Parts: sequence; structure tokens; C-alpha cells
Amino acid sequence: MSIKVVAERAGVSVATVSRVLNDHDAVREETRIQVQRIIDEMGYQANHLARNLRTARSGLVLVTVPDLRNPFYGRVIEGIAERLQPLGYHTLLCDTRQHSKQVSNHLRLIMQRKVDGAICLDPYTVHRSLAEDLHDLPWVACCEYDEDTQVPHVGIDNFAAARDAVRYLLDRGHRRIAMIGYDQSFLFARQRRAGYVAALKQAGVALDPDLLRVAPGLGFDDGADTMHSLCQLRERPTAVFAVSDTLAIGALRAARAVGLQVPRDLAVVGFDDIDFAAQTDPALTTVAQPMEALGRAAAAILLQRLTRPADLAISQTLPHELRVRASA
Amino acid sequence: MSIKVVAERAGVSVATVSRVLNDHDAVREETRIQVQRIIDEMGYQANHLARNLRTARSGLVLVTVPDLRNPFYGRVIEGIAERLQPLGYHTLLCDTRQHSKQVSNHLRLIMQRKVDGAICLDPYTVHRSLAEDLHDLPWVACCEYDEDTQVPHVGIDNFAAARDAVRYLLDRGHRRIAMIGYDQSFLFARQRRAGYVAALKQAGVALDPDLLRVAPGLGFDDGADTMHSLCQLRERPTAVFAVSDTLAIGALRAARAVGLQVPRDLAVVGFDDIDFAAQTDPALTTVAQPMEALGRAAAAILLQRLTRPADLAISQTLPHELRVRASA
DNA sequence: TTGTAAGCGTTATCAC
DNA sequence: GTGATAACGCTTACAA
Repeated sequence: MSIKVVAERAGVSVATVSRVLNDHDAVREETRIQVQRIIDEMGYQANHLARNLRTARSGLVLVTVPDLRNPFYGRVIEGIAERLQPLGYHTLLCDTRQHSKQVSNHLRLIMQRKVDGAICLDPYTVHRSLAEDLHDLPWVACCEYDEDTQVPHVGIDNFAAARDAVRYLLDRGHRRIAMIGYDQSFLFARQRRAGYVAALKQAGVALDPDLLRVAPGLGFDDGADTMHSLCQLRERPTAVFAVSDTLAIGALRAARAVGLQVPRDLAVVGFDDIDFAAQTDPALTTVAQPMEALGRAAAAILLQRLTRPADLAISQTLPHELRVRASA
Repeated sequence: MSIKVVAERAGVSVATVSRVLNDHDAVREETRIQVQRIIDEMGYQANHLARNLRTARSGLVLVTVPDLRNPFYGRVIEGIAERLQPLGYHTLLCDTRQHSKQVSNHLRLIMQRKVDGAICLDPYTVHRSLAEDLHDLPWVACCEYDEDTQVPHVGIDNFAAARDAVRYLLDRGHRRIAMIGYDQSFLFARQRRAGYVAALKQAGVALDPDLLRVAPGLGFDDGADTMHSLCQLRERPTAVFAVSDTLAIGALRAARAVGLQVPRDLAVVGFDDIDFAAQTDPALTTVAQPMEALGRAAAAILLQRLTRPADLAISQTLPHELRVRASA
């Protein structure tokens, strides 16, 4: 059923119906009410496919995430949706876990006008070569971004956050502090490692390459495996800093498995403060990221780029917080 | 840039360009190559807004979830996407946590032609009144559904699954088995309670109303709170069956807090087998749902409804599995 | 305040 | 095989 049928039935033109539909003020109150009555009566719903073509906007925002199984991303997405829904935008979700190669397909959605803009949590998407092609497109990097591009981004100060975490361990007297890091092609992994290194250096603790590990993934098992290998050192670390809670929780399990008591024998610090972190035994000490706030901020920046493209979009750094629990 | 520009540049009509774009065979190979060259050269991308209007399909599928923070839903969504992406469909995500009232807005997206169909994991969406209005629309209920509607759905046999879990506890000698259930307006909650009741009855164990609890939510704290209250009974339960892993994990924490040792003093069984269930101490015994498979099955049914609307859509029940770990 | 009509960029139906 | 051209259903100048 189209606007035309409604117009005929209401005895007005399609233009008038359209005006009523879009709350234009240039409609006589009486007419408005009459038309609205017909609309309700017929249960008419505007065809968004047509509306989108005419207005050249889809009302859709693409959100790319590396792995939905990690609850961290779920929380950020909720923050994004919270900001976007009231303005009538909907979120198109792309889990890019298996699609690192074809990721440009996702940003192509923007060019195809299928979405109005994008928020990328996915490190693959935020790759330089893509950014160069697309730096003028309305997209925002969230959490992960490329330092050399001009794409606006939101995130925390990963360097400072990691440094704070390691300093905390140093303050507690630890000197053999291991780090379970991640693939250095990711900015957050590089920054957190730099924070770790800086904290040690400042404290005059020599960097032991044996203690600086790179987990093959961000899953629980990756953390457990790395921890197991760390335990085999002749001189075990007394503390470990993991760049994600999932890794830290895996490390916790590995420590338990080899009979280490946390935090007495081994202190463990994680990163993110996902909900699980407070449920482990002992509860995980971790660096909290403001997940929903990161999502909201990214959405706000994108919205600004969409509504006032001329304005300069400003990147944002949100505060992190070391949340001390029982594991360290 | 439009198809018209490409056509002019290639020296053909827009019709021919469109044919090349859509892989129609009625194009001379030579022409096809020539046109494709221009397309590539210009970096032309078809405008999906126009295409969608013309073809009357959006290529979008709505997925409603009650709470993205629960990794359970993330896994199901991955299953859905896995099946949908290869066919060129994208998924529109709606977290309906705060929107139980206005949920009809989400299904209205179908009528607005904004999406071609929907998969609803969200219990609110799957409400009878809605189902009546929309039973002929292309949507599929996943995990939660309404027994009295004709909407196709996929899920597990919640009754049997809960019965199996409780039987396992009975087999291990438990007689005072508590249940941490959930709001009975949800089918899965009713079915799992029925399974619990049936198992006890069959074993000749009298139902103790004190042991049959309803958690106010599905979060960790809800489980912990319910467990604490259970611990205050003069005759404590020796085992507890929770209708979700999050509740069970909260219960685990509460048990620890009051000095109970699991499973010696208290056996705990959860439901879902989210990734985190294997990380707790002791690792959680739980009823596994095939999360990705549920998503894939739901997507397959929807796809069938979209491509062959005349065919009868068949609901599916997928197998569950009791995964015995250390907590019971 | 309302109506007419010109698009929006495609795809699809005809002719040729 | 290819090209005009008419939709698709809406919004929005512009005219009345």
C-alpha cells in the first residue's frame, strides 16, 4: 500500500500526506488530523526503501567488531545503540572475525550508500591502507585505531593505563612481572607493552625478555597456555599483567592448575573489567575501560560527522581506572 | 556517481551496465569486459538505496536480543551471521533490554520494508499479541517462543534438558535440590521448571516450595542474591540447578562467600555453557545449548521463508548436552 | 495551505 | 545483444 492510496482515500494529494508523515508545519490542523486518521485506519507504514532513495540516507550505521563472543564488545555496542536509537538510526552489525581479508567489503557499504556511516571496533578495519581511501567518509574508530591516519577515534590512554597497572604491581613489591601481550600489529597491544616497559624502566627494573609474552589470541585458553609456559621458567614471575581480562582469567586458571595460589604466589592483573572479572576466585584486579561510554562517545562523534560534516571531528580519550580486587 | 555516467563513459546504455552489474547472461562478452573495465576504472559502486527500492528488498535481517552483555546471545548472533552473510544479507541488531514496551517498533521495521525479515531472540518480541498481528510476516523465533503461535522457531527441548540436569543430581544422591528459576512469563523458564518438577516427581522426591526460587534477573548478582537467601534456610539444599550460567556463577560466588565448598557442600549446575563456564573454580557443570547451531538454524528457516514463502516453515528442536565438569 | 510534477538511481519490460 | 523507457514510492521545489 502506497502513499497514493492514502492520499486518494483522504481526498488530498500525496504531497499533503507526505507532509503529515514528516510533521511539516505547513498543513492545516484540520487536514492533518483527517489524514492522520486515514493513515491510522489503514495501518499505513511509509516505505523506507523509497524514502531512503529520495532522501539519500539509509538511517543505518555500520558497526564492525572483531569478536562478539567477547562481552567487551557487547557493552560498547550497547553504548553505541543507546546514542543512536533515539535519533532513528539503526545499527548494522558485522563480526569480522573470519573476514580480515575481505574487510574492505564492509566499508564499501558506506560507498554503496547502504549505511550512512560506520563505527569500527575492529582492528583490521582500521588499517592504514583503508583509512587512506576512506578518510573523508563518515567513520569513527573506536578503541583501536591507526596513529598515522586522520580518522577520528575514541579510546583510552592505553599507555598510561598499562603503566598504572604495572606500577601498582611494582608498588606492591613485585620485581619479576610478566606481561601477556598480544599481536603487535594492533595499536592497543603496542601501547600497553610500551606502558609496561616504561613502568619497569622508571622503577629501575631490568626488562627480562623471557617475561614478555605474546598470546596467540585473546581467548581464555590463550591466556592459560601462555601462563603455563611462563610457569616453566626456572625463575617464575611473581606477578603477571595481561592485556585483556580473558587472557588474565585464563592465566588464573593455569595458575590454579599448577598449584599456585593467587595472589600469594602470583599476582594477576587484567584489562577491560568485563563482568566476569568480578566473578572469578579470587576476583580479578583489572584496568577498567568505560565500555558503554566509549560506545556513546564514538556514536556522538559519528553523529556530528553526519549532521555537520564541515565541523572538525575531535578524537576523544576517555579515563581508565585501576580496579583493585583480590587477585593482585 | 550514477550508472548513467558509467553508461556514457562506456558508450552503452544504462540497461547494459545494469546487466553487467547483475551478471546477466544476455551481454556480449566483449561488451561485458569493456563495461567492467570502466566500472573498475571509475571505482563505481551501485547505489543500494535505489536498487533496494526497485527490487523491493533491503537485504537486511533484523535480529532482536534481550541483552548483548550476555555472551550467549553473541554466540547465537555469530551463527546467524555465518549463514546470512554468504547470501548477501546483513544483520540489523536491536538490543531490546530497555525497550520491552516499544518492542513492536522493531517488528514494524518489517512492515516499513526496512528489513526483509527478523529473527527474534528476545522474549518480549515473541509475545502473543504481536505474533497474531505478524504471523504471516517473515520472522522466526529463536530460543524463546510462544507455544500458541504458529511462528516457526528453533530451540532446544528445555523440559528434557532441565529434567536431565536434575536427574543427574538425583543420581548423585542429592535429595534437597534447589532451583534458581526465572520469570515464568518466559517459556524457557516455565519449561525448565517443569523439567525440574518432573525429575523430582519421578524420583519420588517431594517438592519443597522453599527450594524453588525465581531470580529477579539473569545477572551474576541475581544468582548470588538468590543463593544467599537459599543458604539461610534451616535445612540448606545440597545441590542447586540454575536456569542460566550467569545465575549459576553468581551462586558459586555466593557459596564461596558463606564458606561452602563446591561440590562437596553444594553441587551447582548451570545452563547454556557459555565460554566462561569452563573458567570458574570449580569449573561449572552445565547444560550446553548449541548456540551457533541455533543461530544457523534460525537463519536457515528465515532464508527459506524469504525465498520460498509458500513452503511451510518447520520449527526445529536442537540437541542439548549435559556437560559434566567439577561443580556437580 | 495545498497540489503538480520532477526527480532520486536502479531494474525490468519491451521493442529493435 | 542492446537500448529506450516505464516503473519503484517517496520528498520537495515551485506554482497556484
